[in-house]
Amino acid sequence: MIQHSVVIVDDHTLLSQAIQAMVNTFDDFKVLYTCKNGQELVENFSNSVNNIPDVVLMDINMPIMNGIETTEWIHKMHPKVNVMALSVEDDDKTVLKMLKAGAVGYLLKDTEKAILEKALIEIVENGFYHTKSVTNLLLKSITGNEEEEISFRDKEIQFMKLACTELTYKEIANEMNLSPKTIDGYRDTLFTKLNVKNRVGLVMYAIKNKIYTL
Amino acid sequence: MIQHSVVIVDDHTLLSQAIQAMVNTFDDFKVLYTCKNGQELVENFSNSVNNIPDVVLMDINMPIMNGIETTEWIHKMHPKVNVMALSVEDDDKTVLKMLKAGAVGYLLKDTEKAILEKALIEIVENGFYHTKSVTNLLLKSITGNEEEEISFRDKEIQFMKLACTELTYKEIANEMNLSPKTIDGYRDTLFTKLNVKNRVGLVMYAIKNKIYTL
DNA sequence: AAATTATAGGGGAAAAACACCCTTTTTCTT
DNA sequence: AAGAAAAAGGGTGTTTTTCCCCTATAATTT
Repeated sequence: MIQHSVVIVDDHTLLSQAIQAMVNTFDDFKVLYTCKNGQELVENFSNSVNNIPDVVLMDINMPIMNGIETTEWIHKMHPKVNVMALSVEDDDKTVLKMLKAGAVGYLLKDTEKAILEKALIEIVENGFYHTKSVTNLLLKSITGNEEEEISFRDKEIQFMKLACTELTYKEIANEMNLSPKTIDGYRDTLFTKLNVKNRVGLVMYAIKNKIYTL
Repeated sequence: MIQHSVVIVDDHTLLSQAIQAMVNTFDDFKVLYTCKNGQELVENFSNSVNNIPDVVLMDINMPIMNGIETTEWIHKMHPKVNVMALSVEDDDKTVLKMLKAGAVGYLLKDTEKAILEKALIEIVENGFYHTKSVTNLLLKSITGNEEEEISFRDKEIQFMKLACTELTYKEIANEMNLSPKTIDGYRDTLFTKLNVKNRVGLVMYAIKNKIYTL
């Protein structure tokens, strides 16, 4: 029986080693090696054709060269290699970005061992594996209402950052050299745009979307 | 040879299973079971004495009952159980909090398999394992710059978490089954204690100190 | 047993935040 | 150049938040 080769890319050594141990318990799969980031993978791929696996298990958050960039590179340079994303994040945008970059599967780290094996098998057999939620997301994304993609004006961004401080709106107005009434307007439009009810909601949005960094 | 039992607590199933597989390859250790959060661990511990392991490998960021709370519980209720933190974070405050909660070791997920085994062995033999960086941190923390160390009551913590949502104080009072006036009191004492001027300041404190996790 | 302290709750007023609806000026689009 | 849309500012009224000072138990200390 021919085993399919797997490469794991994750900056957390312990995790990649642990997943390696797990994958090695699957009959049909064998881990070739692990990488700490995309750059390492590129080097390995370039060094020898023997380093090119059938499947890559790819974390998204990595220093130096992240999962999305790396997946794009693989997709362009080695289109036969199947990339499966393995992430803790499941926000729609990230998932879509990975799929757009060429990933043929997307698994949350919060899944069962058996699912991982099933996914690997399906990927080598059919060329893709997608959970129901990812399939739904894909459907949603083609049926028009894809990315609402909220965009902000500079002033709005600036305001949001200041709204994350202990300043009152009056003080924010002063800081931005605008009338408090204008600030009032920014707040109102942002509340509607972001569908939040009060300043705390705004603050949470700003933090979650890294508009305000702690 | 007697194997030492290990319990793994991590909300990411795949990771806990992978680490389980890895730990099971260590001669002297055997994974008893895994938990998705602190609450699950408490239930397991309470169900049977056979569920109480020698060592707990504990992730810090978990929903429902996080690593610090859980470690405190274990330390109080089952002081013989050694807790080792296994985290991606390495900011000083978090590490110190875990150690203060009773953890006898702190490993970053970015470590080698061999180190994990070594750490486990040292923990069962000596009762603790600390990397150089953690030891240095401990030294730093005793030599002087003693932090203010603000303590909170359970209700205050609960209130702070709710204050990070879009609920009004009235709704929070309702949620906590207390009079709005009592909530008023909590807010006032917290404002003084934390030296903040308004709810946004409170929210920021809660987030920075990981009382509220995004 | 007396004193202290933590906890739960209250009254009332001022400040801030929020909602809604409106006007003028600028800027972009066609 | 006309129309649309965005940006800045305004009026008014309601709700929420914030502040300060006060009472009554219950639990702890001393």
